[in-house]
Amino acid sequence: MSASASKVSSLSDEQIINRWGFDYYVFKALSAFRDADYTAFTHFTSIIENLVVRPVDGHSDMIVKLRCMQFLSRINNGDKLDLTFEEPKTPLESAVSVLESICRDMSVPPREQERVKQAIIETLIMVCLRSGEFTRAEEVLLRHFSDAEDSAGKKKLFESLIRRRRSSHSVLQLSSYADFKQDMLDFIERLYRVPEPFLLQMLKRSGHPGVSSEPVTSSSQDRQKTSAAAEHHGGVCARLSLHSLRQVYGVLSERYGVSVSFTQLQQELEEEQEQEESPELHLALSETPREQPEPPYAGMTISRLVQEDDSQLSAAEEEEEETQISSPHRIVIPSGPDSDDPEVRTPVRRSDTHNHSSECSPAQICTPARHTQKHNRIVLSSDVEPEDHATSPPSSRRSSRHKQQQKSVHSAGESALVSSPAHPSSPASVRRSDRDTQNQSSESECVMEVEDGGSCVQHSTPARPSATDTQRHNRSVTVSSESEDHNSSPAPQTPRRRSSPSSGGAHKRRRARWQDVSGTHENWSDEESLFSATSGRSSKKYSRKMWTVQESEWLKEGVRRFGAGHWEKIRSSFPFTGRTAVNLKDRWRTMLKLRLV
DNA sequence: GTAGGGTTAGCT
DNA sequence: AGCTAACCCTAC
Repeated sequence: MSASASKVSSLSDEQIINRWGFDYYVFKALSAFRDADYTAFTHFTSIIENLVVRPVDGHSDMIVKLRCMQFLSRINNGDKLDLTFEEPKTPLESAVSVLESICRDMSVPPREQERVKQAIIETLIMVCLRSGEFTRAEEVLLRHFSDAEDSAGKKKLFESLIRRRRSSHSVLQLSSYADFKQDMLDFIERLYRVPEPFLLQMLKRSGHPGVSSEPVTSSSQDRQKTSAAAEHHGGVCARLSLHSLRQVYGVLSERYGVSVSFTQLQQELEEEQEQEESPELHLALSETPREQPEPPYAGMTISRLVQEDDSQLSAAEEEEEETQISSPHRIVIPSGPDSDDPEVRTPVRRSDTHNHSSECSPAQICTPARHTQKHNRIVLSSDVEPEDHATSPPSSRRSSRHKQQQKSVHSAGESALVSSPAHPSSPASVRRSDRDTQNQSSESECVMEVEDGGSCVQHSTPARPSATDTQRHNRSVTVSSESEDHNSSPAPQTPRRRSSPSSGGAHKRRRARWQDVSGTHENWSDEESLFSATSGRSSKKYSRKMWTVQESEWLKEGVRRFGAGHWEKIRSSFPFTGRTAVNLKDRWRTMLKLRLV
């Protein structure tokens, strides 16, 4: 079996199709942005955001695309100073962070990077000035403004405007924010030209009116293109063709008494193909073994990260994990067609199984659909051990835990599903508490595999075949709910156990896992979001950033793949943001201590 | 870049 | 006050 076929076989249909959908919506989002239809852009990013919490075929260019979406989302909301993607930064400050990531990953010329950064900063200052936020404008000016000589004039002007508290000036009227947005889009498009998505290609080929006026041809070039696209997008086309061929061949050979088996025929074709080096045959019958390295994991998904056995687990721990998984407190929700995929094991508290919504606070600020997703992911990651439920805790404890569970819905990486800066006033959007921000946040993720050396890029990326391998993306959301009393009542934690470290190991582990999920710490708000922002800013200068479940899972997966100690490699292989290699190392140490791994 | 001890923030 | 996860510092 070739690496290609191997990869394909390891992917579920959902992963592949989600990938197609992802590519399509990224394409559409960019188109919308280009057309200045920012509402549509926000809708598309919202779809993408929701899509990537599902298993998806993590292709190398996916991170690039996500970064671009991340960047443009921040740009799109950059004139809304009360939004934050990454506290305490303004959207445009976050855009600078994303820009740095993009530049790091995609080898952008330093001058271009500086130009874009400067454009963002200048725009941010102008936005601040127009809004009368002079202090913030000054902060930005001091912290970020270029010291280059050619910027000196502007700097002086801004200083002057700030000093004089002037929110109107001809300079401020010169450039519109819309122009700035388009300038940033140009930058992105120069950097990375998103190829036409596979779904659109297929639609065109189907002759669907309105998609393309181009005639659908069956030229070898066209077929080749389609095959290449299919291969690039998961190899399904080749597989399906082969499968269909087999079936048809089987029927026909029986009917006509052909004694040559399909496999034999295939081998002959391959031999011919080798002799003729026909690319079409290559693609059409690509089950031929190829000397390609097996991708470490082709379709890494969030859920797989959570569920996959950790190869580093000791046998005993594996057994323990096994026990947990098969515990009666877990139910298995088939993930659609590939229900054999162990991705969506969803442990549910027995007392709550009657109704998912019972776990959600009335203050739930997510839409029902999002709610469900969040819920699934939360439990999926929570790893609550059976005895937590079985040992029927005192009612106060139960209540406390219940609260935690409610909180968990708002945190623990459960994604940016909760807010959308495009709808700051919508009920489903994040609202900022009037109190000091003690939001909970979560980091949601799209996990993708980009192996060093590009070994996973077996389906070459047309637009950027040699793209930097370690690209990262991040998505998270800061969640705040007025009805969640985060501030006046500190997040309830599992009641403390005063047991010795040795005897309390299980408790500790349980508690830690629960904490991981439930976001009992108030400072889960410093995380950045992929596309969504929260309104409001934290007044805190610094706060600890608790590790989300997803980050921990990335770490586990990273250690599984690269081994403990390769923190920098792990860091760069997953979309961590705001985490250093040392942070990873420390977290791993903590996880070991808590026997989370 | 990593390991490991020390420090601190944020909690009960 | 005590605990602990996250963070910091420093040697290698």
